[in-house]
Amino acid sequence: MPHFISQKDDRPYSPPKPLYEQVKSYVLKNMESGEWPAYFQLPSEHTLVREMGISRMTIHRALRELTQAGYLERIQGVGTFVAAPKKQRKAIELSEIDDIIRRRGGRHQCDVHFLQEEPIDNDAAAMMAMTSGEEVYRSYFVHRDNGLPVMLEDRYVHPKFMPEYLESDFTHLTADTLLSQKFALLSHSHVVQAAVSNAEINHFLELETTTACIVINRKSWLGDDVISAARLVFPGNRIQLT
Amino acid sequence: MPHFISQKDDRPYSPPKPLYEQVKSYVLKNMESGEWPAYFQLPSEHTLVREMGISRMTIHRALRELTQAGYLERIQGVGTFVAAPKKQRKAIELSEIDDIIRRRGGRHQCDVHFLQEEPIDNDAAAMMAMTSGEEVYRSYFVHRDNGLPVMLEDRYVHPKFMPEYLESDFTHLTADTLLSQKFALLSHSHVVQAAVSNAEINHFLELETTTACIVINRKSWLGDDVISAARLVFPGNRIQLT
DNA sequence: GAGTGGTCTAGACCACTCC
DNA sequence: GAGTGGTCTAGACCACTCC
Repeated sequence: MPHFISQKDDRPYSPPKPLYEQVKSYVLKNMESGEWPAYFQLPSEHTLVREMGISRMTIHRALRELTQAGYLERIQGVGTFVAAPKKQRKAIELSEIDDIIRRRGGRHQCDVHFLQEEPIDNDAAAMMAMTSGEEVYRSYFVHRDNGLPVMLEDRYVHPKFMPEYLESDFTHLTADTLLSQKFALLSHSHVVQAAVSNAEINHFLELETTTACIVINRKSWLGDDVISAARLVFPGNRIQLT
Repeated sequence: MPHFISQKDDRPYSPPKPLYEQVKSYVLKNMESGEWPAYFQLPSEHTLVREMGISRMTIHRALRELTQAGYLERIQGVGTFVAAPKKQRKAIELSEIDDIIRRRGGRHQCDVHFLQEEPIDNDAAAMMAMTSGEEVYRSYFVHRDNGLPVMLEDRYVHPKFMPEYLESDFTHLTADTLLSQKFALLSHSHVVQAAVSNAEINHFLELETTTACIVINRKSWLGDDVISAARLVFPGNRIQLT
């Protein structure tokens, strides 16, 4: 049992780690050393209170934070256990297109092919949770890296949530950035596919021949409302997502 | 000011959300509505205690959890503020292939085409931080969803870190899962591209014609060491990544 | 009924900032 | 010195599990 430094005993010069952090370290150390393997049942809060001389709220906070971080599992009425080795999900981070281009040392530029109000068609209505024929804002951009087209952005925006969309300046601000600034709590869902380019894509991305492209369908949500849906097309031979 | 349901008043039949969750919802609602915009200074804990009739520890827990989640920023001695709109990175979560297939209701199966020790070539040596000609473990798998090939997995594994690789059973456990189980702290980096299939891919994925594919190059790191590198090829017309 | 974790309170002391 | 957030305590009541 290690020695726990009480806050009161200590000199002001070197502030000790808070007690709950010390408890967390103690638990993690036991897990790392193999002393407490996966599925091991930890001592109860009451036992730790007694053994460590720390109040239950503090013990509880430490165990709660380790649980939130995925290290422990707690079952009310049963106990606290070392979490099973987790099958972690591997995330691919997607940056904004302008950030990707600038990070590569390129110059970002955005051509606005159109930006208008139009009646929504069936497919887009389903994506946007709107009814077919309803008016929707639609934009069609081509993003360039030092002049070379690297992404086509075909976007629908719900007029109710973003009435000012058509008046925005997209040469200095991407639509994604604009949306994120307006809605701090925006979340996104993605579907990634591969497809070969068709005549439309070849035209706007200035491709000479049929090319394999990454197609990302991104929906932007505010709670249960779909604020915007975009189809992003990247020519596979011109850009890599990292 | 909304009405906060005290735990004691309530009937046992419909347990109310805990008070700290109600405080979190209240804060988030004010943020969503624009009432509390970015950089807005929230009422102090003491004020919230008075106005809501909730104890400081409970208020504090709610604000702490929102801070940990990135919604608020707190400065000791100064106050609590709505966090600046973050230029958030949009993550695509990649599940393991067997999880993707099972989630779709399919049956996962893995064909082992080869699993051997071989001298590493130049390109792979660069990826694995090894020297050309050194012995490396290499595996070549095709994953199937109800019999249909949906992913080709061409993988190199560093023998020093995983000497038991060649003896493992890959019909019930993916290589990724095996690695994650052995190395709990494994991290990954990804490069995503699109490419059209070549003769090799057409053969192993049983594609009739040239097809657009998603190609993910995944490196698995333990600290600064590359444990494994894999090329994952998904036929774009058979699978979507979500 | 004994033991577990989940929540909440009222009060305390503290470090820090701003004036 | 007044106000802020950070931590900690001792005690309470509760829901839940297991026997």
